[in-house]
Order: sequence, then C-alpha cells, then structure tokens
Amino acid sequence: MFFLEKDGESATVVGLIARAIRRDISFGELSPDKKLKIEELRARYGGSSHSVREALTILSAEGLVEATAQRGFRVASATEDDLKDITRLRGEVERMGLEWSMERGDVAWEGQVIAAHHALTRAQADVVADPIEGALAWDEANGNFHAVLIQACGSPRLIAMHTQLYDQSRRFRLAALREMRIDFQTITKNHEKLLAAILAHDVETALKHLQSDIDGNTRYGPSDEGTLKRP
Amino acid sequence: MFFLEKDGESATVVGLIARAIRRDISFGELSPDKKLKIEELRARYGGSSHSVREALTILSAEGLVEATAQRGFRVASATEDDLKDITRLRGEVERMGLEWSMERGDVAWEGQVIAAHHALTRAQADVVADPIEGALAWDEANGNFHAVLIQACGSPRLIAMHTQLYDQSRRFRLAALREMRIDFQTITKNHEKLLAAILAHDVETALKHLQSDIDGNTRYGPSDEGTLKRP
DNA sequence: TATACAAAAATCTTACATATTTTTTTATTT
DNA sequence: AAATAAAAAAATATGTAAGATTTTTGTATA
Repeated sequence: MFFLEKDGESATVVGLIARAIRRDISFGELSPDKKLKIEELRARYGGSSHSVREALTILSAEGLVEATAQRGFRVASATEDDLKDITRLRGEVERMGLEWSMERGDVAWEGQVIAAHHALTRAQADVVADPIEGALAWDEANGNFHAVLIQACGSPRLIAMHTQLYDQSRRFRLAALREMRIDFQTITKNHEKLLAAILAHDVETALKHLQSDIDGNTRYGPSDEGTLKRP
Repeated sequence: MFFLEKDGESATVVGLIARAIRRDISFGELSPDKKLKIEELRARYGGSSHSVREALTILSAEGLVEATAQRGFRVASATEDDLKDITRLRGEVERMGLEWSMERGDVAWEGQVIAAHHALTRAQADVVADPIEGALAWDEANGNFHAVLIQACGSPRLIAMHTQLYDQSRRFRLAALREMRIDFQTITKNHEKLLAAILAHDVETALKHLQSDIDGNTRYGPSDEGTLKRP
C-alpha cells in the first residue's frame, strides 16, 4: 500500500525512511511519546544512522516528532488538547483558504473541486464496505478534497500550513476510522452541501458547511475508548 | 551582537550553525536564491559537513532555505509576492491570536503586554537615533511585542506559525530599516492605540490597529529601490 | 531514604570513502 | 556556426567507523 509522497521524496534514502516513519506514526504503530532510538530505527527501516537522523529532523519540523537537544527524538505526544488545537487551527486555515479560493478560483478550479469530490465519494463507499482496508485511501481522498478546496487561494504558505495540520491530525483520524467513530452519512451530506455552495458562489454557506465538516470529522464519537494518548 | 535563540539552540553545533546562517540570511549577507554549497558553509561557519547539512534541513523547514533533492540548498527567494504572502498570513494569524488572547488573557498577560510595549518604545527611540546599530534590537523588541500579544491564545501551533512567519519577514523588515523606509511616528501611534484598546478589552478596535501596524510595517515606502530581489 | 559516585548507554560530532547525480567542458557531426 | 553527444569535473548523497560528550542507570555509602 502506498502513502502520500511529498516532493520527490522517493528519490533519496532519507525521504524513504521519513515516509516510512511518518506512515507508522500515523497508523499508531509508533505510539505517541515513544522514544525513537536511532539504532532501533536503523535496524527497522534500514539506512545509516545519518539517514535516520536526518529523516527524524525532517519529521520534527513537520510536528510528528519532537526533538530535544542531547536527548534524542520521540514521537510527538497526542493528547486531546493537541487534537483540539490542530482541529481549531485547521478550521481557521481552511476557512481562509476556501474564502480566498472562491474569490480567485476560476472554472478550472471548480472542475478540480468536482473531480476531487467525486473521487472522495467513491472512496467513501469503499471505506464503508471495508473500514480497515479502505481507511487510508479514504483519508487521502478526503485530504485531497480539502487540499483542492484551498488550492486557488494564492498563498503557498497557507497551503503548506494546511498540509502540515492535516498530516498532524491524520493519526487521530485514522484511529477514529479504525474504531468506526466516524459518521459517514453526515459527512457525505455535508460535502454535498459544501460542493453545492461552492458552485453557487455562496461563500457564507460554504464556510459554514466546511466548518461543520472539520469539526465533525475529528470529534470523538460515542465510544470513549481509544484516544491515542497512552501514558 | 546576539541573535534570538530558539529552544536551547546553543547547546549543539548544529544549532549554532543554524542560528548563524539564519542571521546572515536575515541580514541579507546571504542573498536570496544564492546557492548554499556545503563546503563553503563549512569553511565559513565551521562544523562538519553533516552538521551544516542538518542545519540547512532545519532552516528549510523554517522556510528560509529551499531544498531540492539531489540538487542541494539555496537561500529562499524573496520576491514582492513572497512579502505579500507572508504579510497577509501573518496578519491573519496574529489577528486570530490576539482575538483569542483577549478572550482568555488575564491580568498577568496584560502586564506582559504593557512591559513588552514599554521595551519596544525604548528600542524605538534608540533606532531613531542610530538606525544601523539599533535595527536588530528594534526588530527583536517589535517581534517580542507581537509575540506577547498572541501569547495567551492557548494554541501552541498558532504561536509556532507566527514565529515562523515573523522570521521569514525579518529580511524584508531589516532591509526596510536600513533604508529608513519605516515611518516610526505612525508605528508608535498605532502601538499606543493598540495597547489602549487591549487594556479596554475592545477587541474590534484592537484588531483594526493590529492590522494597520502589520500592513504599514512591511509596506514598501516612498523609495522604490532596494527590494530584496536580486536576479 | 537520600546522596554521591561509577558504569553504561545513547547521542553528538567529526573524518574519510564511495556512489550517484548534475553540471560543465570538449569533441564530433551536420 | 549550431546542435548533438560523449567525456570530465564538481557537487551532492550515502555509508562506515571512531572518539567526545552528555544523559541515564546502577551501586554503594551515609
């Protein structure tokens, strides 16, 4: 199974290692706060200690890993506060991005939005049929949809911030998916309303549906188990 | 002369190198788009090639350096579009941060704001007397003032984003300072109104003055020379 | 129990060697 | 002369190893 590739990452060993670790953190195979010892990682993912070290430096810039001078690396902790912070910020960033995109976006952009929405609808059907196998594919389709929403905003830095926040929230979302704490019916309805509002150039309504999508997507469901925090 | 130290940076060689390069980029000693060859940097800043490399990785995460796989590093370019993007985003981020801070901030926070404003006033006087020597001190005092404004917002990630954006805009601001394209009278008045609005818990007025401060601070002045872009 | 010291582990840094990629130079052909 | 192709040079990426420093762990003593 593949995993989202960033800017020509597969070209270098460091990139491959970074991607593998990123994936394992997102899936929870590397639990929050777990100490990341260079030697262990080297044995697990291959590469030299240099490569591993550099991969960890990159991931720590992304916020998935925390680095402390002279004390090595550990998986970034994932408390409920973190989730709230990430969700709130992502909401604000995406709101800005969508607003600007709707101001500046042309027909081509609207086409991209429609296409991304279509792909997401398909992925949604798959993940309902098989929540384990389809989870990652859905998360990528969902991420792509939201990425396209802000694509035309004209601010490369806003787009970068959004990518980072989405990546940071991925572990929470995948955990929720595994435990089926996500209400796809509501999400689907929301996305449809959102799409309709975008095509109607109704900014206010669009932003409203966007916000409820983000909030609902990462909210803890009825089950109270399985938060990612493991002390 | 010292330079803002990030999280225990002086503890490691990599941190020292990163700080030195960050400073030189901010001052324009390393011009935008300049190729950063590992060997040259090693000779200039000391350390091993690996230390330099890691420092560059960190800086590229901060947005001051651009990295391309298999093609090394270069100083991030600094076009007028970049300045606009950074300024716009910083405005939005700081607006959110101040709004949330004013909701959550207590008397202790207000005290910090007053103190930071006082320090900034002093620095302002110094930089008017000697624009060359006082420039960096003023920029730090100004940065600290704005950092304190959002300190009580309760979102560590928003604070991190703001730090990054402020650092990215530093080279533009220092260039403007050197060329005396900054109108301190207006800025001072703005800061005073901003402080008054904060202490009066008048969110709307505060946000208005904040925005005009950020806009005015980085706007190109009457002189049209000396943008940072050097083709 | 608390403190101090010693041992062990891990990280940080440097040095050097090799492989791969990119860029520049040179030579050949049209 | 211009364009293409091959060769050379430069630069980057990766790997191994070894020493220095720091942190953590374990043990003995007060």
